[in-house]
Amino acid sequence: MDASPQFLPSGMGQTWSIAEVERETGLGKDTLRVWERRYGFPAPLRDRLGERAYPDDQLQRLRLIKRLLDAGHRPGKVVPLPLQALQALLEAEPVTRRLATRQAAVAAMAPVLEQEASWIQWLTEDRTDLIRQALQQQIVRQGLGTVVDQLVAPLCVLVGESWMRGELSVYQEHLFTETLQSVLREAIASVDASGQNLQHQPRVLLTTTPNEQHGLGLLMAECHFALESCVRFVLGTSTPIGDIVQAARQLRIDVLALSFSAYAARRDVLESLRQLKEQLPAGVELWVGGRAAALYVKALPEGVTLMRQPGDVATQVRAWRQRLSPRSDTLGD
Amino acid sequence: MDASPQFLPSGMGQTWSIAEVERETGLGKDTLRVWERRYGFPAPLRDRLGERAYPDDQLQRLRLIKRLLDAGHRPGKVVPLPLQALQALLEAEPVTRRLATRQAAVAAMAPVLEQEASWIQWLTEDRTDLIRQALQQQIVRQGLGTVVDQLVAPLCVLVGESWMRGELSVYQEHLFTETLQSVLREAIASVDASGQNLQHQPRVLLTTTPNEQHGLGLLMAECHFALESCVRFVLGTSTPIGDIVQAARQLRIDVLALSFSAYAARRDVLESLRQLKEQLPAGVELWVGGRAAALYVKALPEGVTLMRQPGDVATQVRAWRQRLSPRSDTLGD
DNA sequence: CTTGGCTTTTGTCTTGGACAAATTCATTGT
DNA sequence: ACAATGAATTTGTCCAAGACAAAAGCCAAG
Repeated sequence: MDASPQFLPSGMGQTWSIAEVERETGLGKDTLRVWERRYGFPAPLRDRLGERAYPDDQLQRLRLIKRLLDAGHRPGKVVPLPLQALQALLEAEPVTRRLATRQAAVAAMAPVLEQEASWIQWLTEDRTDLIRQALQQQIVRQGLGTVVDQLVAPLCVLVGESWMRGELSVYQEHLFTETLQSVLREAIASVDASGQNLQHQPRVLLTTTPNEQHGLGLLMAECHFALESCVRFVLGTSTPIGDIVQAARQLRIDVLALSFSAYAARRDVLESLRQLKEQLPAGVELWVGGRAAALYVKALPEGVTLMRQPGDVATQVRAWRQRLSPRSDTLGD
Repeated sequence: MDASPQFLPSGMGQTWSIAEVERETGLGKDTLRVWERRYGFPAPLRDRLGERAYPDDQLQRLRLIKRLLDAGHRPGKVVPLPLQALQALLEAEPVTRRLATRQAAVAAMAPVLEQEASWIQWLTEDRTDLIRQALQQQIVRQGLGTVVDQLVAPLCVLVGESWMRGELSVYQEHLFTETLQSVLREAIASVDASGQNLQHQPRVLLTTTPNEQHGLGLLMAECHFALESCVRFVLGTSTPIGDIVQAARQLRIDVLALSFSAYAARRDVLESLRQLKEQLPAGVELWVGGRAAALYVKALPEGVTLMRQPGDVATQVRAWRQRLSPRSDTLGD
């Protein structure tokens, strides 16, 4: 029923409350207010109550600003910029500026690179069925480990870049994530079904810290852990530190594997690692991976092992096994 | 290195900042401050900077308060209560007070009820392998639809109750969720593999609104949609309203299926539904389910279809088909 | 036993100031 | 030329007390 259009011409003059903007952009209320004071932007209207009412165009501008911040830009430089300038910056943005992984990814991507365009195109056309099919086919051909390292991981980077440039909408990115998750989980299940020896396997706990909602990295890691037939306990995303520690204790974990996405705040990452290092029982190793800038810029706390690619998991597991019983299985590899 | 233990005796005198408490409890900063003013609790210490530092016991008390609030209690009544009283209230809490579903669930649970204790016990012993196995066995015996309705759904309620009483830790609940997810996804995959007719099937979009991180309800719904061989697009959790609308348009969706967990704020639920009703293209149906109290208390906006149990999905899909072509398939049922 | 209106409760928003932690910039020493 | 130290800037989060609308409970009249 479009009975009473006197409020707002439906989708045109819509405005957003500060809470809604926080939800949509991920920028905190306090931050939004202090930017207004300092940089003069955003400059929301006020409703009859005197509360901030952000128009659509300012929300859009804030979205772009958030992307640039995640890419490493500084607030003072980009917040005051007009829409046009922001878009120009985003176009020119290599996205993974500081991440060494990028080169490795591109180098290894050779067999996929030629088709790069078609993956993205499939996404813009919402053909998740084709993506699923192609992935499954590649897994059969090249094996799960190779596909995760040389196809899935680079693909995620690619999608991230396209999304930042605005070539993909949010729902398409969600769709992509779900498809990937579905395919990988299926693959893991079939790896498990073809059960292998369970001798001298590390007991691994996989999860992410609070505020980290992205589970794809975890899933990629799990693929490799599964291939190495480790004993896995998956807690999903966003587990409070205290509960991670408790789980590690009660499940008698050998390795805690964490994943941090590109959107993780530097602060959160380092603080979480610090707390975990302090509270984890001795003997529990801490392995971290993901595209969070914080992992690559500074030196990590002592005793934290960084995996630059999903494939490093396999290497580390073999190293762990060797450490445990230095002689036994030197036959594989 | 445990070099400098002069700060805090490690795990004993630990305190939490207001941001950390917000993260751990889900209670907003503003709320925490206003409770302090009004009810005299919490009464955090102050660090040298004058900032609130919540001791462990107060955090614990806040956790219990949050659970009681989610269960329908009022802040004024429970916030000032001492720890002991809170625990007593939680013991006596039927949890699903106002939810009609409860009776239905318990009634249908007969075949499982007798084993009720063992499921929970498996969880407390971290035997997810047994849970997985038992579920898979039941699916083979009774079929996916029956298991989802009569086993998985009641089990979730049971786990929720046990967790609220403090009989399960957070990590065990995470572990349970992951196990369930893994089993259900596998089941869905095998349903899809045994492909069925795709005539006159609704195109369904499944997701949750912003702030809603729980995807299990969605997965249960997807099971039924899969069994009815609908065309499904899953966006995962927490999709912004605007992007849901865009997806519905571009994917030419017939039905939008949303799930709201017990932890969803009344406010969020009704506001999301209102916005969606306003912005969705005409002809797109809106089906909602889940254990959010807001769905059952008040009358829902016009045009929103409520599913009280996962199984209602199947009924509704058949009704939808009938509406589309009133004659064709009157043979099933 | 329900419906309508009144009262209380409750969460969120407001302003302007403050400060520490992080980052950049400039200067010095090798 | 380059690394390291220290000063200056930037930036996010916190605080206070007040205000108000939406929600929930209450009570009375049909």
